[in-house]
Amino acid sequence: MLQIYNTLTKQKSAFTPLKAGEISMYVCGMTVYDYCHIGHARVMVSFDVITRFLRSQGWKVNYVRNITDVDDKILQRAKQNDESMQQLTERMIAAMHEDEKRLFVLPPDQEPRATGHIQGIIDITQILIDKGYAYAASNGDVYYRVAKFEGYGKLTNKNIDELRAGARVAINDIKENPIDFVLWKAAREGEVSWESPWGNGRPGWHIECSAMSKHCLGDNFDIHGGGPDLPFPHHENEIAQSEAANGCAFANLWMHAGAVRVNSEKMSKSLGNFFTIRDVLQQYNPEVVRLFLASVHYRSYIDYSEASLKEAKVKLERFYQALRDVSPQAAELDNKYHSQFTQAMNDDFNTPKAIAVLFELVNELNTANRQKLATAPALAAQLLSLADSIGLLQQDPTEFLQGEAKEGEISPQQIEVLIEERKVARSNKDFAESDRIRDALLQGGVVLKDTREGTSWFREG
RNA sequence: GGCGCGAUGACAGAGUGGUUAUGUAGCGGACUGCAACUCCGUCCACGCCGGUUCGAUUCCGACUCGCGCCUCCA
Repeated sequence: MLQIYNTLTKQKSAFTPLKAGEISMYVCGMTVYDYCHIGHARVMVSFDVITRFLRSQGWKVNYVRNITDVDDKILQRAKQNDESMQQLTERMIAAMHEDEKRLFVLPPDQEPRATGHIQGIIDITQILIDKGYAYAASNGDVYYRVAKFEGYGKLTNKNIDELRAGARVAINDIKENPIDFVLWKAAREGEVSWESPWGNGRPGWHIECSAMSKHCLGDNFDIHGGGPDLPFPHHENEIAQSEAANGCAFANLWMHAGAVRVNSEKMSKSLGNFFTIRDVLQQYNPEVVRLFLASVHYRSYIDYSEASLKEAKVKLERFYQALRDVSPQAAELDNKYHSQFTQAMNDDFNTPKAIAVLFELVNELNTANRQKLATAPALAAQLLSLADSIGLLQQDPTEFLQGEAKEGEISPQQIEVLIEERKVARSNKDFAESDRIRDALLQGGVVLKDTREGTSWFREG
């Protein structure tokens, strides 16, 4: 039975889809004004793991993740770079797709862009005005009348009076109430804009998601997800917009990934302590990053550090070492791993526990390999199949372990030559020479492994 | 101040009302010419104080400490 934690109810409960066997899911994606960082990677990978696993269980998942391609930051950055908004966003979207692909993140089923849904945004805004939930201000902006929406704050336990009292919102005489937020922004000189009943302008930040989710999934859908800083105000505002406009419940279940920290401090754009995905991938195999992210439950914070990345690398080496010496062959197996793995994942996507099960499986596989048991190929196939359901271990073991020679590193051909020389030395019992060669390779990060069948090697991080 | 989350062995990180998490590191063995890989064994634990209970790391309450959101940020 699938159980998921719901931010709205603050508890884990059995998942019930709107349509049997199907799941409609909307996840807030990137605002494309810069390269994606590890925080983005966490959201991408978390929901990728979730989607893959659900599909492996037979769920039909319709996964939508939007792109925000018009907003203040984008306009500002484009101006700084002296390029058009479109040039900037196209460039960043291409980069994002590249990053995702490298991280083995499958594309969502639909990837709507805000600029492609301006009419939908205008339509919702008009409905909200008609129903009294929004008003056009004197300057051409349109605002949401927060106090009018009864359920405001239900996702994050806010109440309107306290929000107003603590209002760190800029005083603005144009608004009826400081906590009202903008649905439509009047065009400013030289900025991109679209025609609307309230004059030329562009969408506010929250309204696009109401429009795109409605278009792709309808008024009411199963799951809405996003990053740790989105519940307030973004998702709270989405609820206010969509439920007021549509007159029905919005998302049934809300999922939020935890934060990525660096040195125990939240990683964020404003603190400037972020690492981009491409930076990290210069140093680590993409799957290392994936395993690092999956090593912690998706709702907990995760600490980014050299040590934790290295640890993920060592873990992967253990997996691939086990897989290198056997040819997987699927066969019936009567063991506990499949059910334990599935149970862990069905329990709010407990990847750390699921991965622990994989390690137990590896242990049995290694023993089977050592003892040349007939079960080894089946165990290997089982490991691959379970790992595949969360997007892990799909690389060729030897390729993973040997890696690509980086700048200045010794090539596979050179390594093979040295291994051959060492073999000769060993057969002559010239262990001094043999050890010299091994030490020299180790200096270059290459570790040798002698087996009855011969010597293999891998690169050490 | 409001809302919410967390505190597990050397480190990372799951989980459970009474029984081994898991990975890395350490220690002792096996394998090896010696190593590496691998296997076997093993040390180290549940912030603090009360309560409930036959029994609590696990449930309840207080406390201490840490963190997130409340403002653009995944």
